[in-house]
Amino acid sequence: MKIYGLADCNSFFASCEKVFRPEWRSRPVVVLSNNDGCIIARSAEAKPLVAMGTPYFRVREFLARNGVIVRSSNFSLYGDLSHRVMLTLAQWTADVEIYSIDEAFLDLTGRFAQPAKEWSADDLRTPLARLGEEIVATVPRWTGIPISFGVGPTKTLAKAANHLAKSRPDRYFSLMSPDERLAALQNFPIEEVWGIGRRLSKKFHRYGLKTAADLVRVDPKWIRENFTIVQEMTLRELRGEECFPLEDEPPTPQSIRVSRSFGELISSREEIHRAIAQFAASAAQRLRRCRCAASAIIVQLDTNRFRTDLPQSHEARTIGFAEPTSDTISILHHAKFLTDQVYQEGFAYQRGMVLLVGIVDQSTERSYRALFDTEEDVDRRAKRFELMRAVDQVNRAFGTGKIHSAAESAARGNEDGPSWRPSSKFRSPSYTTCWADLPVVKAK
DNA sequence: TCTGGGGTCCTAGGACCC
DNA sequence: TCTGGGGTCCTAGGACCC
Repeated sequence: MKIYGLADCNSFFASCEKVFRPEWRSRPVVVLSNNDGCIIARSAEAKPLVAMGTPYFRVREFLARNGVIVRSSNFSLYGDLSHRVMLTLAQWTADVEIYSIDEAFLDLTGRFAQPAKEWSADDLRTPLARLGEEIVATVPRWTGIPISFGVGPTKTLAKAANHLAKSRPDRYFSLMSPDERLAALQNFPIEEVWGIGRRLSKKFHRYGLKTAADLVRVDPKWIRENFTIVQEMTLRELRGEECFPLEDEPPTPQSIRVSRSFGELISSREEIHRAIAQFAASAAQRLRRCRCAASAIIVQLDTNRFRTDLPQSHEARTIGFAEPTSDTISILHHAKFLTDQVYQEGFAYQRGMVLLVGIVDQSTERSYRALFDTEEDVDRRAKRFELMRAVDQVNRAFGTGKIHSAAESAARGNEDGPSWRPSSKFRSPSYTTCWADLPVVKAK
């Protein structure tokens, strides 16, 4: 029997915004999506006031009247605080799976498996609760971010336990013992089970399955026939049978996507080229960060689907590289070619996308080169590789975009930047990742 | 005026191969 | 008149997650 913990940061983005603004501690805070479009995070105080995903423009006045603090999203801040939380969690076990920016699974089995003793659920209860209490207390003390902690013999049960922990004052809940499980799953709506979303829960409801306990009683074979193998595994996990193991090593990604709404609708070919060049450069940089190379690139341009009064277009084109690459210059070249194919006069574009696919790790890329490269090729590529590494290092040290290609350069030198840059009017300082934004303590 | 971004996996059906 | 069987690969569509 395994012991899985799931640590989940409470209202993560909103909590990050509060870390350096203690005067906001008990105030409602919401965080907006890119381009200040929708509400994507709410502090506990803000949850009763506004629904997730609400377009900001519809509730702007209402939020102002109710004293809600509104922030643009600031991913360099959230990413850095997430990293601190993950490092803290690694205090208790090296077996950590970072599941998302604000969640991690911990395999705690090793902390309890002593050779002389088989732990029963009862033996486990008290020491496990003590450990949970310690984790829930330590993470906010070290990072400023409050968390909830759920425990179970499978990841799906740890997820469910975490869900239950959120509504408890101690922010801890365990589903380790079969008895606890039976009672808790009885009142656990099926749509809250990890892996069962809106559509599937409707389908389950049609068969009269409304709670996790209902699902557990069903024959897995029947689920397999009427749903898919994924739902069968979910059922088995709810029974305590492990189907989704801890994934310690992050796998090579299948695709890398940079897609963004523009600050305003764009019709100019030049502006589109600059925006796509910037997306492509940023995708290439992410590719290098995970030591990967891509085999093909897709560029897509979309008009605003809400503007039914305007002509619509959602064109995409793909092109393969001659060989897998992570070279910004080559990727930009192909992106430019595709942009010219996709772009059409007379449309007002609202968003653009660059997608890199056919991703392989660099060792695969190198073995491919070894097959076909001449000596000059090897030399040329080595230089290019060093150039990219130097660019990445400079940008890491002095800020994203310090060195960039001419293709990305903004023609408009006004202080808002180019017209495609999404607006973020309520952005907090990047307190922990930018020297200029470092908080300053002044002596009296 | 204003509506996010970035991923994964499974299945069914068609093309193609021997 | 009769018209196999088994496999792989690709794609589109649908579902999920945060």
